[in-house]
Amino acid sequence: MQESCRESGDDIDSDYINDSLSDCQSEDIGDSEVYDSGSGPKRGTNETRTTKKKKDKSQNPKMTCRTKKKKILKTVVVSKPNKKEGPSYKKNYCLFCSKPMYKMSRHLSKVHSDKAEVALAFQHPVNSKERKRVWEKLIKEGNFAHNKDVLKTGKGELIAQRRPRKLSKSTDFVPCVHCLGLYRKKSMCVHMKRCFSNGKREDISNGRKRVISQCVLLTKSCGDLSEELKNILGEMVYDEVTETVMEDRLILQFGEHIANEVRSTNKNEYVRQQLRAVGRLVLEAQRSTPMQNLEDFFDPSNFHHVVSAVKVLAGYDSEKKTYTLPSMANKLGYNLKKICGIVQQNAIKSGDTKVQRSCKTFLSLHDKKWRRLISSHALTSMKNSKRKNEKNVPFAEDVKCLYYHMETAYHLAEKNLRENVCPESYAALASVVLAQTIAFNRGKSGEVSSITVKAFMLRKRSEVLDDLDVSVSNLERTLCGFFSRVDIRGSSGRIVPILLKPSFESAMELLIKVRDKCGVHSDNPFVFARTCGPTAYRGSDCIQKYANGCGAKNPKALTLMKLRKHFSTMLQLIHLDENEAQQIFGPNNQIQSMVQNNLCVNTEMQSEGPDSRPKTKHIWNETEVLAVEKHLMQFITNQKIPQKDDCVRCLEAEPLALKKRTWKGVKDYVRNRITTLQRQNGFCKDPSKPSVRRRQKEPQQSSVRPQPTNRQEVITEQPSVVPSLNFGPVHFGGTNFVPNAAPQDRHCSIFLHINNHF
DNA sequence: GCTTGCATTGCAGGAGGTTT
DNA sequence: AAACCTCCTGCAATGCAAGC
Repeated sequence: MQESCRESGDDIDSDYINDSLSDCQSEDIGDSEVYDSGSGPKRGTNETRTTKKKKDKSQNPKMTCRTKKKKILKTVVVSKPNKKEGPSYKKNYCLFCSKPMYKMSRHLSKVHSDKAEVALAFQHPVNSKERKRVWEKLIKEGNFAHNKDVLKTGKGELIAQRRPRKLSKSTDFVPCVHCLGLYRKKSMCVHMKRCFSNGKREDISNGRKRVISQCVLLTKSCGDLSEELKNILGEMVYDEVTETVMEDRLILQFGEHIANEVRSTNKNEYVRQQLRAVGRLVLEAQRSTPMQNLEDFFDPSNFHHVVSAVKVLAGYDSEKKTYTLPSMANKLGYNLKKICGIVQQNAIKSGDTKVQRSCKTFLSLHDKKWRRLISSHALTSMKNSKRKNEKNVPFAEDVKCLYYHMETAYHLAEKNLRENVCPESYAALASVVLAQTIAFNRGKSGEVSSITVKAFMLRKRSEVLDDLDVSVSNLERTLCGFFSRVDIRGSSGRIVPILLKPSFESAMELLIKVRDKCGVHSDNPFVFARTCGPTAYRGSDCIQKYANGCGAKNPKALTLMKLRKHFSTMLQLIHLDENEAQQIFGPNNQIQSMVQNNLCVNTEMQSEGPDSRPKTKHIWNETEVLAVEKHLMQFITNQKIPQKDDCVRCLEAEPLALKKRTWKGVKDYVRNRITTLQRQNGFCKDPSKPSVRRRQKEPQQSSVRPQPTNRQEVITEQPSVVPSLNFGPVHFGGTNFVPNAAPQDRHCSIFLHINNHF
């Protein structure tokens, strides 16, 4: 029967929006019935709805669908009990005849007993739980259909599952995706955990806001949307932007278009990002221009409004001719061209020559004017900002710290998970093995994190290397003969191998074995699946996590991008143990001596590695609080959260008092103080209010440790930076290195030497 | 009930491949 | 070579649960 609920949801009209609620569950089942004459609104036919829509538009052409809907949202309220008039019984609307009834079960039994859905109730004894559930389901479906009409026409009141004590806004309510009952957004998660229509307890670990998105999606006309796009929309956090995306048919069509076009490993994330960017532009246009929906953008007379909205959104400074968000301006330009193409195609299909002409003119204007008005300044802004960003190349010593830290963390996480299967141990092992696998595979982050269980099971080990991608290095081709690999198709369609060391394989097997017990969703196809949600862990996040905790002198420079650029081969070689090095490179190779030296360092690090630190909370002592207040008190009093730079400046000003704190810790502390202040002042942030974050362009982050200004001082694998790869004197992290220097420094030279061969 | 800090997610920017 | 475009990464905001 749940199936039928969903089917009925598929053809829901786009103008339906969720609402209301009361505090008494529908209890009229089986009681004496009071027939109502049916003063409430009747559901109209599709024909009448269409006619009305056309009529409205013709009467007031400036009134677009969206403005009309906003008006409706303002007027629609949720019915509440009227206590002045004595006990007020809740009316429900009949699914079959749309009449409001106090006693639905009696009405259904008497008037609609011929319906199969009603006959189902008769199979169960009177007053039985099963029979009551059939009635409840029919009542909810009837109310759902009624609510849909109320929201479309703006007439009548919504029927919530539990009536609110006072009239409430329709936008505070959504229907449950399972039972269709109308619940307050705030209560939806609680309801979902108990909803018996769901069959099993709902997993809301995806996040409450995402649950709301799924519910809201149910209220939209998404019958013609692909399952793929529905999934993408359902995973979006519900806010003002998501609402705009869901309401605009053209944005949705654009979503379908890019979902079909893109072949990215994390396609859903990409599609969501593009949809949100366009959604934000439409919102900005609604705020600052007469345009109300995306289709209005392609009316040539609105071109200057489009330019204006893009400029506002991308933070254009007309005096300096610069953007705070230049990439946003560029991306929107590309997207608008694509969307215009979609509108043009639609017009060709429907034979609308006027719209075809408009699109043609828009595209022509775009070609002629966009560069001058938008993209030239945006590109200049981006180039300037790039030039300002000084290169912060990681030190070789820090790369080694990262490797040893990951090794330590891996052994600990594997031991923990084998001894105690729990989501926390699973997450720890998944993230460290993912980080290690990425490091061993020259930073192929996207490819590694999207390895599926199926692909892992099909891993192979053979020296036959057909159709390898040109990006596969000679070293990797050699390693393919020694390690198992998962073959994936690169962008060129040729094979890119993901090499797996035996330790990675055993860890991945363990992860797959325990994933069910650790709460990984059965539909999640990834080996490195998160314990919540349908996605995999992100490689860059995992690398960053271990880079921050490895004790490196300059952890900020240990980013995936920079590691890939400067140290990919070193990371690949450092992962080889003595036996592997001997097998691959033969006896008495330089790698072997390097490995022996590494083991010494490894032992040292295990005894004082960051993981041995207890993970406890540090209460803010008086000295720390005073130090923060001294520099950031104005943020607390103004209730403004400081930026990273503010916190870093505070740390630099109070190095002793705040030696145990990070800039994030300082920021969290100030935020918590502000939260406390707001609570004390009785300020309550409306959780339903969407948060529109407008990030200002961050100035260049100050470095905790001064970096060499001369790039020649930093050893990297880039031939341009290190012209000679022989054992001449070079610098590691600012220290001189000569061939007989400390062993750990020497490794790097060996890496470079080997790198030269491969 | 409040504090603290980790995990997740949105978004801007950049890398690098492709097309013009 | 420049412009265009896709995809990925790094960072910050936010949510939320553990710890106090």
